[in-house]
Amino acid sequence: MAYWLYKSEPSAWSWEQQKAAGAKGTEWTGVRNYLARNNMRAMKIGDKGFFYHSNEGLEIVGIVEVCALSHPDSSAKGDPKWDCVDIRAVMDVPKPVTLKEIKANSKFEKMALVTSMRLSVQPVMDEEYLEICRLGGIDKPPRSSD
DNA sequence: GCCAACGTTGGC
DNA sequence: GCCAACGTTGGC
Repeated sequence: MAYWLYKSEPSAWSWEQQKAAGAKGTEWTGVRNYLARNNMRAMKIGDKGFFYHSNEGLEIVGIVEVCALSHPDSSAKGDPKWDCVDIRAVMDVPKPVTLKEIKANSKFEKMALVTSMRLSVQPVMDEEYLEICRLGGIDKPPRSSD
């Protein structure tokens, strides 16, 4: 069971656009960082994750899930170094959880969002996932492949 | 818009 | 293989 967090600048690709992409989902292209890529390679179908708005908003706005395993990133022009998964929107976070709240909460002091500020695709611990869902007003958090 | 953090590149 | 220079990310 694993959870993840995906960062996106809303001016480049927003949660609204992700939702509009529907159940088919979209390729999470453009990641050019080895750690982030390795995280995507480790993902399984149905793994849940947060959709985070960087630069503007600075908050977790939605929950997504992996709907295709990692495959060559079509935006990488055949460069075999870069892979990505497909993700699709699962649900809104009714009360978006802000970076400020996360930083102010000692439960999240080890969270990658705090410790590895610049990593664009990062792992989320089970406890962190559940706590953020609670803060976000989600009664029954969708779980990764049970 | 600034700048700190940090990943990547390239000269040696 | 080291490390300085450079580029990018992303919070503020």
